[in-house]
Amino acid sequence: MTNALSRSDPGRLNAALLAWYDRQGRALPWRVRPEDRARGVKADPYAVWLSEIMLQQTTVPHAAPYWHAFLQRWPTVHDLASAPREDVMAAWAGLGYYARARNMHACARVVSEELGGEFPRDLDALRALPGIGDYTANAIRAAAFDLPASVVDGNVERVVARLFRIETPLPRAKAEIKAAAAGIAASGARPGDYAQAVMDLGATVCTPRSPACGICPWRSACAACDAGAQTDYPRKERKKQKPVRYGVCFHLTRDGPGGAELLLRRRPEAGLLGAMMELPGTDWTEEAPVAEAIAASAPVGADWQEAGRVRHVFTHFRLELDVRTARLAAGDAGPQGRWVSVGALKQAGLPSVMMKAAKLGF
DNA sequence: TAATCGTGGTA
DNA sequence: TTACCAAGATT
Repeated sequence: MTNALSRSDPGRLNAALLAWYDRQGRALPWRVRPEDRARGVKADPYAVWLSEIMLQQTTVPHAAPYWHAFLQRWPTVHDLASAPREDVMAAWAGLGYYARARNMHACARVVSEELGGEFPRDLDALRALPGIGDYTANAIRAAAFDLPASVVDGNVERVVARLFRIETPLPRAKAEIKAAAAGIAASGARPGDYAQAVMDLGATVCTPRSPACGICPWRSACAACDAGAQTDYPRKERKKQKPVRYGVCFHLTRDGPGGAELLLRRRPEAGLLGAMMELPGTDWTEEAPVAEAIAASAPVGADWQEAGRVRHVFTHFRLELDVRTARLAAGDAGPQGRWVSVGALKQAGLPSVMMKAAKLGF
């Protein structure tokens, strides 16, 4: 039991990690732990799928409230499938990567209408569904069905790159890492628990900046730790620095029957913030828009006042968004459009950048 | 293969 | 402030 592990012995690595998971693994809202299973609790594939979609590139604390809210509002895949898409998008607002929400809704409709509400167990059948790629298909197989799978997320990439001290930088090393990860995953029983365990190890012990190697169940097998170079792995290519884009948006309010209202519009279907609500405004360009372009983008001719500037960071550029505000005179209905009660702005489903702009206008 | 696609937390 | 990071998928 105290014998040193070897990274060329996948069976013992697998067993050691499972033993660690039984003691130290996290309890997460969507997770069925071994002791839960012993009490007869079974995973709900719909709830598992929902969690995996929300957790793509997203932290547990950020995703968790959304997961609870979605399950409460739409308890089954049929409920979600029959919900209006604008309701789903609004409920997703603030989580980011909005293509996930569009794909999630499309996936729910396929599962509800074509698959009788049952998620597939087959890897290729899962991967064929919208929003489900290689990682998520394996994660659903493992967490929902306890079927053989190899999950490789950012956590696992880090753990495996350190264990084998892989010199190839990401993302080129993905194939090599996947192969190594699959070898260990396939070398034991309890595939569902193993998948959770290897991700937990990366999330709580083998962390990016300050790994807790002293308590790691794989310490005695880890090549990077032997070299005292844990945080040098995984190797990564340098990232490009983000360009800046500039834009102007318009915060127009009027007096409605139930109080003040704000003018919004829906963004185009695809692309950045696709299908989400926004304040009307100019395009976001590398050069600040000129006066003519700004005037042409205003929803109405008015005495626009400068309300301030929103700075927001997207995945591949930074945005500096000037907010201009105006209030229509009493009795002036203003332009056609989606007027939203200011008192219910949170339910309007604004993405974070637009919520910042909306607040700045008051 | 490389770009695109959010957000909030942390060092 | 800047840079990095978090249960990736799609085109």
